[in-house]
Amino acid sequence: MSKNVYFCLMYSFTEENYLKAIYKLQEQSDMAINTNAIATAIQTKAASVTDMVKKLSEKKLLKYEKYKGVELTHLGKRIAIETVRKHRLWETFLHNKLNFSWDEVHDIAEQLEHIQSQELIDKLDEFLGFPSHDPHGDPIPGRNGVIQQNNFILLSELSVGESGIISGVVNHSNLFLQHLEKNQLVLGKKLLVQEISAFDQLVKVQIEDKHLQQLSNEVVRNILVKKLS
Amino acid sequence: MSKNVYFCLMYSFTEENYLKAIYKLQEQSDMAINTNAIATAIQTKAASVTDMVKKLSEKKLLKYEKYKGVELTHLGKRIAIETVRKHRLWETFLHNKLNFSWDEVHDIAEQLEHIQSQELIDKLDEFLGFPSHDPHGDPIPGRNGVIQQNNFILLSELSVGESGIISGVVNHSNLFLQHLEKNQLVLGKKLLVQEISAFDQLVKVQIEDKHLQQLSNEVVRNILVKKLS
DNA sequence: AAATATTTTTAGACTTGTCTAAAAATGTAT
DNA sequence: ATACATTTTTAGACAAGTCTAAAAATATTT
Ligand SMILES: [Mn+2]
Ligand SMILES: [Mn+2]
Ligand SMILES: [Mn+2]
Ligand SMILES: [Mn+2]
Repeated sequence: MSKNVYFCLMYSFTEENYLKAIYKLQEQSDMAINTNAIATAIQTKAASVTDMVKKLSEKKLLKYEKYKGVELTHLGKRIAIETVRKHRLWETFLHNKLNFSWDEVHDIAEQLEHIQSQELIDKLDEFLGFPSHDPHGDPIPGRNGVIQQNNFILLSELSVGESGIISGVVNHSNLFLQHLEKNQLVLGKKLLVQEISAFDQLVKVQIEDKHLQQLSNEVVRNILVKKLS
Repeated sequence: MSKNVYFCLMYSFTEENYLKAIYKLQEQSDMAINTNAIATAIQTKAASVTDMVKKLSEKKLLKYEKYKGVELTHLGKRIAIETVRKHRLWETFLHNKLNFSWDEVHDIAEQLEHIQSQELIDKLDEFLGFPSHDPHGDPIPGRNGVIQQNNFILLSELSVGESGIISGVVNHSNLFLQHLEKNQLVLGKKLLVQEISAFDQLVKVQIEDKHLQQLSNEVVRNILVKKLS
């Protein structure tokens, strides 16, 4: 490439992916992000990461000190968040308009998020009715880069007798998403915790005032709920 | 790149662009396509074209003989048509759903046409109601690669007293499209040729049984109409 | 047919992004 | 403090795609 000329400053497919990965790691760990973590996240080798972070550093997208890891600059964070915004808006489009299931949208959105057009994203946002969350319950950053933080809690944190509405997932793997869908554990469903087994931690929940279901520890630790009063 | 693994055979952004450009040249001229023509179409240099056609030739996407120009193979043509299909479906989406005007859609579709997902295109097609034509009146190839050929004629070919419906454009430049839009000469409008000046070839047309407009030779030679009876 | 002009190809270099293997730095255990 | 282990960086190479300048082939004039 290096050919396509745009009116505004542009970052490559690859640069955006690095920034997004570093941003997500930064959200989790809060410390400087080390080379290996980035390599793992982006499925590449440490040597490649070193090369790339040098370039991103020269472009003022992150601060890099040899052997000390990296930290996004304000600009780098801004680009990362814009990419997340595009990703989640496209996921919402794919799910809400094209009827893809929530486990199918991510891979396609990984491609769509790199389409360069501010106007496209604005119009897509409007077309979707300015959604606040993507199909996995993750908040969609605003045009201004502000992310409305969820106050969801883990389903595993609910006590017996408490109820909540399924509002997100921690694990985003296709396997987990398909499992939830198969068991009708989709966004918006209301759950009431009826019993938590002292022996094996199995959680018995009542779904939407109807049937009961036993949920494994693995499942309840990966579902986010909005607690009801 | 070279990283993204897909389930089916994949062609790069660049390869698709070459195939599409060669396909369009082939449609026009019907002879073997020469290096310079491709270079001009794709806005690159002849030397780059030579390199690329060698690669495409090795991949059996076209037949290439030194100094003799190139010709797409069946496979190459198939990929080119698939890319055109994607391009025109995305243009239709941008126009019909996101309210982009017909002069804004092309550049964004140039990016979107390279998104890799057969299922995405199928679902987009369905979402759009299986459109037969894009916002410029160009036919959208079917899944099977068949293109329904238009039997439109140039507005300049209509005689005095004949009428037609605006159905496409020859010139796709933004300037021309904007000009037409400004003068309400959009797809679907019915025109009646009232007078053709013997002196300067200006064509006086009546638009939708209402107001009259004088159209330059340059304009009438670039509008396609479906002739009425 | 020879001279001239144009087109196409080659040769060699550059950029972006990747890799492996080796070297250097940092961290941990004894 | 020394040895061992891990992480990170460097060095050098590769692939895709592009470029310029020069050489080779083809086309057009005279
Ligand atoms: Mn996703
Ligand atoms: Mn998501
Ligand atoms: Mn177009
Ligand atoms: Mn079009």
